Amino acid sequence: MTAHFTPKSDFLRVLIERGFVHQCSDYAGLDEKALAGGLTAYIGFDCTAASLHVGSMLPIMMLHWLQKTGGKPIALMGGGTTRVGDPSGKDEARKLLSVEQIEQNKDGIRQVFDKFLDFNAGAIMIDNAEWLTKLNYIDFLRDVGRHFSVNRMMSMDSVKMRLERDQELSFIEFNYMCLQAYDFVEINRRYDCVLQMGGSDQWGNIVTGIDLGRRMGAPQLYALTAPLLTTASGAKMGKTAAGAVWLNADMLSPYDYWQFWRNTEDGDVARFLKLFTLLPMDEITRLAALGGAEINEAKKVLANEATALLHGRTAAEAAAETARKTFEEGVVADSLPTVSVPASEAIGMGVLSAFVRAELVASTGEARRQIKGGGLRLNDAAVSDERAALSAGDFTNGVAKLSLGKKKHVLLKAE
RNA sequence: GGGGGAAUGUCCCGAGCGGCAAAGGGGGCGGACUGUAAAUCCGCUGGCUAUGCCUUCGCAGGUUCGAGUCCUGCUUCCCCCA
Repeated sequence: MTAHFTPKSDFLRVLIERGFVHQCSDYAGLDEKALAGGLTAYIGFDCTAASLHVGSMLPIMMLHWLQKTGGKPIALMGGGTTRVGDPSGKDEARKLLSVEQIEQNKDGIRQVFDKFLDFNAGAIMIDNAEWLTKLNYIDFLRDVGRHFSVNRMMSMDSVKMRLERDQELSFIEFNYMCLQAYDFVEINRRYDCVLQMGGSDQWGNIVTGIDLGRRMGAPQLYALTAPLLTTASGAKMGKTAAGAVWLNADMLSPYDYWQFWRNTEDGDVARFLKLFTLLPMDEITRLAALGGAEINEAKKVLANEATALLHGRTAAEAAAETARKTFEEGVVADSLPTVSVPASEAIGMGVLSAFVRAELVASTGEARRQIKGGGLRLNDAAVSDERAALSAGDFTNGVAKLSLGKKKHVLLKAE
């Protein structure tokens, strides 16, 4: 798809060579726009949670590169569309979030953008609630609705597939598409933005926006989508034992974030280095060439770089150091995640409740099962008796190390 | 409007003659093997103050010693006819 196109602009060149591009509505046209300088592009983000997760890193990095290559990135918060609720997740009986909740989520998400975009140098963050909530149904239909070609929308893959399979396609879903399309035109009008980027699943929505733009007399608009990210073994990115890999530090510690990248599959290392770090390409090529156990070095670099981007260099180094002590020396690093418990409670506490307290397991029942499977360890010794209790001797300097499996460790601190 | 079908372990799919904490997958977690990888093999995958107790099969009632299973009403979804 991109094989025979040689971009002249830095923007497209970087994105293509680093593997960000899946589809583009018009490579040559967009290349020219980018070359002319000052290219403005936006990506929409949902406000359904208080933090974004790694799945959103890809689009965020695209905006980052846009700014780095001289463009102007816009992060669009779906404050308005979130109020409608994206129906694509189907029967998920999506709960409607309150407006305050959405505002809170926006704040949480903003923290992340601050790290990747320079809002003092042209990057902006906007919220489609600003215009969407003011729409009047009749006016909208007359001014905008008449430009939507249902024929065209019917021919889109997402819609066609639903119809062919006799699957439900609700009216609200159809409208969601229209709102997103309208966003594009509105943002173009307000900010002279001609490019919308997003995941490959957004292709249909983005193209609908381009189409609407043409009909409403907007300048030529462009679409650029990123590939859907899956790991080499086909699983979707971003989910892990403890749930989603959140970007906010208060929802997932920098150490755990570092671990997430450290545990990357071999087959993903090169791809991830290109997508999630800013390392120069020749450096990545060198790292990717490492084979066998040496590839672990590349994984450490990946973890360091990715963590540094999000949580800062200091936090990344601390995480790396903690990991080195824990895994390579088997020493108890005092920077492992820590849970404090009053000393009076800690001494004599049953092992089961201790692991629950440390949030390594969800229930005493699970703790019991893990013990049976040999998965729980106290100070690196397997726990075999579920009725054992913590004694003063288990605490060194007031700290006991609890482990689930080989990778998850928590320090229980008696205070 | 008429007729037919469906809803199951709160991750998903999915079996279930009236005795069910409920088959089987996928996914996830743990163990072995490794390189904190992949592949492979094995175990686990409702809760608890635990030889017992409690809560689960769309919702609400009913029949029964006993109901995911039978009956009635309701909700939601799908299909066919109009």
